[in-house]
Amino acid sequence: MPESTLFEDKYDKIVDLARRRGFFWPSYEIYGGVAGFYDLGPLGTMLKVNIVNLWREYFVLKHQDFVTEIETPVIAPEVLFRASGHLDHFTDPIVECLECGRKYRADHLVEELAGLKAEGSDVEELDSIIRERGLRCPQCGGDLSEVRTFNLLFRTTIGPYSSDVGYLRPEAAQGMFSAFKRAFVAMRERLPLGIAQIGRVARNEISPRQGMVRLREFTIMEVEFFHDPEGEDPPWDRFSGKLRLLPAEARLRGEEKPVEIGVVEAIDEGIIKNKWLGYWMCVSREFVRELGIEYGETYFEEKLPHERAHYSAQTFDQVVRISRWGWIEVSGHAYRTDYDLRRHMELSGQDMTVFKPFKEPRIVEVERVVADKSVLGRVLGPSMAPFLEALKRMSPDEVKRALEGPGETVTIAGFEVPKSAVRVVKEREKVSGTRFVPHVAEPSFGAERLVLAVLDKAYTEDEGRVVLRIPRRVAPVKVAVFPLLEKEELVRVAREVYMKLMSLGLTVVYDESGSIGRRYARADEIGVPYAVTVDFQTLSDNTVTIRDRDTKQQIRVSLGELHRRLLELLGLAAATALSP
RNA sequence: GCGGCGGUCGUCCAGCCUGGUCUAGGACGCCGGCCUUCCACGCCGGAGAUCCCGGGUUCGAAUCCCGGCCGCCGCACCA
Repeated sequence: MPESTLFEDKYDKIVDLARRRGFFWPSYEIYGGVAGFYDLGPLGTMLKVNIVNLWREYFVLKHQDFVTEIETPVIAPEVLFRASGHLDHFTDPIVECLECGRKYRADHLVEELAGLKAEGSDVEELDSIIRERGLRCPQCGGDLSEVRTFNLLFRTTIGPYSSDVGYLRPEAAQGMFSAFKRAFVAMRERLPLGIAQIGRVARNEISPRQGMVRLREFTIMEVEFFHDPEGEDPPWDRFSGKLRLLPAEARLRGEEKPVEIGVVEAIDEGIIKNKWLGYWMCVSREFVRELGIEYGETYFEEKLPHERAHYSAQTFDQVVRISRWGWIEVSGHAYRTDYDLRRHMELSGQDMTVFKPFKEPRIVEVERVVADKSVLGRVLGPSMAPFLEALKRMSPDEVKRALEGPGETVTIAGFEVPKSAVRVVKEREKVSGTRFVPHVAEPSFGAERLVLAVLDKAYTEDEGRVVLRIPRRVAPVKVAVFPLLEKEELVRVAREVYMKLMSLGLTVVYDESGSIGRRYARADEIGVPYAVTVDFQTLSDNTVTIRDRDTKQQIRVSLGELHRRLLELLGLAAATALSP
């Protein structure tokens, strides 16, 4: 029995509310809709903007001493995804039953039916195994089609030539990797360096079905954190503490409950293979908590090797339990090692290494090949250039071996040269550092899933009324302003208050229709944390009431201090600390 | 992609089996009016649906049949 059935299935109610009040709805509805695409409505857009900004606060602003944000295009040339491995790996081999039409992962089918290790085999291998062994559809026994691959990248062309193939990015990461050197120089060549990006990505999912959980296009929030794996420790004084983890080996034992363990301990014990991966998991835990998801409602599940992406040495998914769908992944934490930068070095020919100074310069003895060009020039003439090229590619040991043997001349790399013209010398050299390819730890969030998770956690009912207990910081509308009654003198003051709060930068709604109770209910339903009511007492002493969404408690404050009190209540007071 | 179930005002649902009386009904929500001094009050009125799309059967289709699209569930798939 799935765990999710133990919880009241609020999903339908949330979807209903989302449509009615304008959080989100399926895209292109007038044409029947297209699976995997959702619009965000007025409230959904504001909520998402707030979530995105909170993410930026945690991942960028609180780390702006070493994390910076950039923006790169959604469309990229084919070579980028050849380098990243997505053209080859962001794909699945599929066979189809010609009788019943069922589709199977070809490698899984071969493993299951033939008992062979097939994961990673190419299409031809899988195809021939299926033919040789006469594998058939496990469901109906029908003939199987040829193995083909389905790539989840959306393909397009760049400009008028169909040969200029481009793809919509399935992750923002590759834009950051390909711009690494620029950003690194702009950030004054210091490591560690986090490059953050918030942007749209697209994945051509075969059959997206879980509403806002699985979209073909969504907003991703990622940090590619470039660092030296042997370098300095993360700033544990900023984020640290215990993580709820479900390690892969525990999953293999059949465990389903996460264990709670201090992050530093988890790193020391090798459960988390990279310390920055662990650090950003701590940041993620706090960020998600501020969205209204308590520690006990989220944990990090390590992916098994075959579940991991091709670039990852270790992956944890941060999961959150919501109604209907159970535990859903809201963020992925991948230790990408130096895979991506190395691949981009190979395909672009550009150097992506970073200089790492030693604490003390070292004097080392090195062997170097020295060529006497004045001699060689006379002997080789125009052949000197190719000879020097070939020589450069040889190690000192190889050269030494070539120089052994009798006679005045030797043949090196096919060129006959005088022995005296090539020497291997030992030199003492001062080395102040070394170059290496930075490693990457990547926390990556899907914004729309967070919108859904926030709504799911916030959704409550109180005597048949819906109250969205959205955390104040991310509530789309912060304040509602009402006249107690629709009397001209109350309306006038209430409208003034409304305009004033709006001009001071708060998101505010004004409502005068229906009873005061109905208006509170309408505000509660879209998660407005505070409602300000102008009543008859206001007219005599300039005070109004502030009513709390969650407790229904009211306090009375003067109009003069209303704005400041609201900022305090909303947790935004710090932003105005310097205001008069 | 397969199988099952479904698609009717903004929302939820009735009607469909047994074709006509459906100019498609109700509730909630929305708008207006009256009433109302703090938690969806009451009364009155109004707007709002080419019944998912296309085709077929029929004198006549929301209703029956076929195809498509979309959604949910199961399978499969899923960075």
